[in-house]
Amino acid sequence: MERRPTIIDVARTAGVSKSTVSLVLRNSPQVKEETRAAVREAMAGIGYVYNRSAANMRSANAGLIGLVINDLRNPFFTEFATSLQMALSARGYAAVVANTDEDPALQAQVVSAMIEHGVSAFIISPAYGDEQATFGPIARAGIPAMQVLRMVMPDTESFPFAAPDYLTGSRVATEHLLTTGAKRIAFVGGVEGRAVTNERMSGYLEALASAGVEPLVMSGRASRAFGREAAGRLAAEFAEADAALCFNDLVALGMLSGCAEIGRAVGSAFKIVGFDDIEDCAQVYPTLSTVRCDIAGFGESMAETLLAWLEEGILPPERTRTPVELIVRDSSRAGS
Amino acid sequence: MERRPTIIDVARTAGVSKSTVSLVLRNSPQVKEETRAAVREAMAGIGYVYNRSAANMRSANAGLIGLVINDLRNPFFTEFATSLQMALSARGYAAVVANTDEDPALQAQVVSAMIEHGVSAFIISPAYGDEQATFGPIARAGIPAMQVLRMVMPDTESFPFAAPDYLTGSRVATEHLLTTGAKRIAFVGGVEGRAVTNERMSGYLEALASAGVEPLVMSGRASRAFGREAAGRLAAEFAEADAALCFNDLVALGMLSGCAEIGRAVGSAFKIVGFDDIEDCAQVYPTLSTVRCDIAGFGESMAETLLAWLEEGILPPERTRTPVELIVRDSSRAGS
DNA sequence: CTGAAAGCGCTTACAG
DNA sequence: CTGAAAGCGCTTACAG
Repeated sequence: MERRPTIIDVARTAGVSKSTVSLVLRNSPQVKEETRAAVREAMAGIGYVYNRSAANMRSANAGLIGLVINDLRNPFFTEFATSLQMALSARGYAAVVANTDEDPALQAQVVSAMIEHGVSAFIISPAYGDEQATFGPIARAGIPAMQVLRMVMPDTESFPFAAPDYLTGSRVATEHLLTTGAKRIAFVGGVEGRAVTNERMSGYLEALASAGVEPLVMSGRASRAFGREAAGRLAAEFAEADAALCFNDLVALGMLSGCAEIGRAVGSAFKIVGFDDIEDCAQVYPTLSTVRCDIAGFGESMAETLLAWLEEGILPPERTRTPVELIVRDSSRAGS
Repeated sequence: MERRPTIIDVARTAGVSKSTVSLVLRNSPQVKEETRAAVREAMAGIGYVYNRSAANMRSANAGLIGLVINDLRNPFFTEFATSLQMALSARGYAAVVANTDEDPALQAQVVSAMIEHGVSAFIISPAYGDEQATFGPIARAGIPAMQVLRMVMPDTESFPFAAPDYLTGSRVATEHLLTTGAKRIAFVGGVEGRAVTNERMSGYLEALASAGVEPLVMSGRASRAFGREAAGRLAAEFAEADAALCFNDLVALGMLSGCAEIGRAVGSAFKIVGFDDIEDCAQVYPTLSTVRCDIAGFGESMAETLLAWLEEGILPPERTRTPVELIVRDSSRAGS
């Protein structure tokens, strides 16, 4: 618990001035190779560790990125946050992360705390509600911030938005279900009125409209529990439904369990397609067809985009849509 | 993008000295109520935000906690990390979090980065291997650190350890399976030789020894994929097995899928008990019996323990075991 | 109860 | 290529 060594200690042991040590720390090319080696040796010798907070007081970039997520326990968001964090880490940044549990007040609070901690930029998958309380302080502090996965601020000039192309995904999935011979396709799950729900539903509505088929929407929470319950309700109230496009994989996995429970065979008589392609999809029985958003790749690309903004001033496009891909598995196999 | 206001600006607008502003910031009781109000008003007026890095340079506590997790995509660890982070946040701390993907080298790297960032304490669910590279620098920096969920450093005086009481959990679960009439119980999943595996297996071995029954161990990765495959292998190679205690819920859920795939009914002819009680257990069909570790509560209690150490110097016990509870569901119902 | 001064560990011009 | 000085925004004794 000694006082930690500083650049002054390093300078003394290496026999140079502290400015020189600072230059070595920042890999300046203007230090002689020999001197550089001596300094590094001194650092190792006395166990010097760089103090970023101190450095941050003079220059700007603290190397801290704030990662604020509406529902971190949901595997979809976990995957996103984890790949983003790892990509940042590989680039020398650390991530301060917070789960907001869909609570706008909590979100505003953690964002303020992160501003105090001096984060250099934000990636926010926002909760719905009271957007000003969160984005106001960020704007005032002049900190770059991207909204991802959900757009809550229309001002995408200040807060660029990026998300997978949900609309196309749901259209392609619906067309696929029609191709397999499904006559009555339900859209199951997703809280009514939310932007994400609307988007993931709109491709479905488009595809059905083109085919001249009536939609059948069963809104609800994006959870396994809802999916499970929905399987029963759908069978009871809309017996004619022979397929379901689910808001996300959790709902779809829940429906799979629900169908098992009521003895409904999935794949032949009843087809299910999920959304996101979380890991479980390939592991359940029957395996689950889904729309892959490559959320890990999305997280990595967000890290790139943000750092390009931060380091090189390359402003992200106002609205980015990343491609998605339909993955056909046993839950909606054409022949079966 | 203006220069952000400092306490000097606040002092000027409030007509006091900057020391007074500092006292107000730290809620010192020695400032007159009137002055305090004036200062707060000035802060709000000019949009002052506290700069913790600067504060940290003089005093100690940065209010940053490092949270280092071996497998953040695993729902068990996600739940732990999320509840811990939220508890810290509620107490005014921010969490810098990193996933190490079971890579000791990556772990050493992120830990060093966090030390540079000045984290005040660590909670580490460590990867196996090269422990010195991670814990050496922490010890040298004199930063409080707890190892949780897995013990990799025997020196628990320096690095206190805490985890749920796995041994009791697996013993109780095994006794339960014996009670339901199971004659041949397999232990499925868990990488051979690891401390966690040994612990989760030891209660099983104890219970079987007491009952005079032979163990049947099928080691492997702690994943759904392994569980699914194991279901088939178990049926093929050890047809007499009529129950399985799984290393964790992922393996158990995988076995559930695997049993569905090979047409083996779970609950009656074949019983399954998982470990951890992740959310899915209550949602799948049949619902999964499991050993609940209350990992959310565990996360919260770790936050308390760590902050008590940090703020009040209360050293955690060297080794803590938190209670677990058997949750019986349909996958191992006695009567069925 | 409030003010003036020093210092935390760095970086940044500016000299040499 | 290297050194001496000032300053980042706070807190901490120390006076008053």
